Amino acid sequence: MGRPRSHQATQVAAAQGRIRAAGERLTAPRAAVLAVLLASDTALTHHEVAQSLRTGTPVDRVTVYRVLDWLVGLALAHRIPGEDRTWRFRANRDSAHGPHAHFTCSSCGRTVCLEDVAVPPRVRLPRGFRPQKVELTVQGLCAACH
Amino acid sequence: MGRPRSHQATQVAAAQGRIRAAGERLTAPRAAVLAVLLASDTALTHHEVAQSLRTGTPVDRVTVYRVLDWLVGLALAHRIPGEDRTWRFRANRDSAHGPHAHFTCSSCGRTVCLEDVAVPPRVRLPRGFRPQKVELTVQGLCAACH
DNA sequence: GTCTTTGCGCAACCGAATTGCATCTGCCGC
DNA sequence: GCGGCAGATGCAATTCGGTTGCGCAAAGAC
Repeated sequence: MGRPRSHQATQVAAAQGRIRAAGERLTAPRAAVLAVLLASDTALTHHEVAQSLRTGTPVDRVTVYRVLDWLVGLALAHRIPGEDRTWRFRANRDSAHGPHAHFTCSSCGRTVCLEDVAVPPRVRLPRGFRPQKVELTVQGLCAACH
Repeated sequence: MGRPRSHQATQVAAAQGRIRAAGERLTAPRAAVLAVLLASDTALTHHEVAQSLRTGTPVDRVTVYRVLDWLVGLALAHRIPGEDRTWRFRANRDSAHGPHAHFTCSSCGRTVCLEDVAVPPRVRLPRGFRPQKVELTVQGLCAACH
């Protein structure tokens, strides 16, 4: 990582602020999980989040799952379905984050958001079908695995 | 479905032909699984395939998994990641089937291929990233659940 | 400080998918 | 037609991501 080790720690305050701003109860696990997401520039699996938490604020697996779901419900994070049948989570940078695409490296498995890739605005569906959400995922090799 | 009940049976011959054409060993489970996929107009989960096979040619769960993977490897079928963390499988109609989108009904869970929806030809990736596959999934309500 | 509400940790559970291994079977060569 | 063998199948056990139930603990309102 090019960031100082303390990056995650500095995000705790930001995480606390967001949780407070949402009017939700502030707990150590919640702040810690959100801080991990905020500190990461890739989408993280539940496992990776728990791993990051091992030192510092150990949090139970189940709690991590619950907090992640809770964050998604509050729109503080979003969930990305992976090719390997695991969810990945990513903090929403701003409240007005539009639909965007994701890139998954087929070598290292890392998933990043492609903020500047416009999800196709319109798809022609069979008659009677009503769209709700569009998911656009690109698979390939990232710069590191290139 | 508007098709006669025997539709699946009539597909066995087609399935056998495709397997033979691929120069692969022809077995009852392989033909049966492929016939099920060919007879379906929606993408099927492993479970649904095994279910369809219960009458007629009972096939072990594990064999269904293996045959499905094998079909994907031969490009006789393709695999669609679902929102519910289960794979869905669909026979490839013709050998030259391009990239296409998928629609999943969030109510009944049925997944269909949107053959006529062009997957965005180009996405701008960060430098050094190389695309391999683009997955475009639309979620919403199908005509039946509408 | 206390009290109520709500989240947390633990353990047990679930379902999809995978692996190991012994047995069976296409199908190739005769 | 008829072995023989590589490769496919079936069965059981296992892995793994994720979920559920429940008693205890902590947040925050008073």
